Amino acid sequence: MKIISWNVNSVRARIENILSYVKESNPDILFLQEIKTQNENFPSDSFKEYGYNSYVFGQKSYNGVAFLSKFKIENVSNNFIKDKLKQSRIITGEILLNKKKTKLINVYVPNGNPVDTEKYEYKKNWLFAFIKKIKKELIENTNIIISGDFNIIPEEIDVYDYKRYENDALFKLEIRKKYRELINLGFNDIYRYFNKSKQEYTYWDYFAGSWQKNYGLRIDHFLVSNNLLENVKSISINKKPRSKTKPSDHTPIELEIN
DNA sequence: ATGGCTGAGCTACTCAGA
Repeated sequence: MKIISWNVNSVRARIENILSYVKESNPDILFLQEIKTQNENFPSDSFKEYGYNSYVFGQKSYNGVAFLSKFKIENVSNNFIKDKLKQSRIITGEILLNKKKTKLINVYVPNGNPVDTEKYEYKKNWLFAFIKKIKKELIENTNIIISGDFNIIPEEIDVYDYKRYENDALFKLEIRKKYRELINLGFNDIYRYFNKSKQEYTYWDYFAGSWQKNYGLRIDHFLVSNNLLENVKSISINKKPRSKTKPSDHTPIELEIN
């Protein structure tokens, strides 16, 4: 089973890039973030032509998450946590993975900048509520895959110049501690599990030639619960979509799991 | 280097992103 996560920065502005990538990479399930559109304007018909069902939690202009899947995803839900600002940031569902009922959690974590504003408080509160809910979830089901745009740089190795990010909402220690707290509940950052010292990124700014200079961040992650760790075959960051014309500022991360 | 791009909504400009 191939599961891919990608922050596409608008599904409609990016539709041609997404379709050609889907055709090339052939995922079983694709987690999308920042679709930036309401459900009724999501291009479900285009994806249907390529053999995918769409499960959408949209919002006008901002945020929005969705699953594309070759097969049916069960118990799809848009209310994993109570979002105080009612932003569309989490969609969940269930599939059978190696005969185990497995929960899929697709997230778009708030950015949190600037740090001296209510946006940063929102990010902290959001993470607090999310972790609390994951704890609860683990009591019922220990097979969980969380993936998406976490807007968290886990460690110094995960950014081109960590000193520039020390006071940034993506790298502040109290945010990284939240990420560690989540992992310590019983998850693995799969990219780092397979690549102990490799320096790769999933995001590059649009401006100032960040892509050309490889000034990037690793902020898109796959967290797989301990129970499923032995099922994981591979993980890779596919940089090709970021090099195309009219790219998203994020690039996909691809998981192979039995 | 707190914004030098980019997108949405809208049709002039603001808000948001990370």
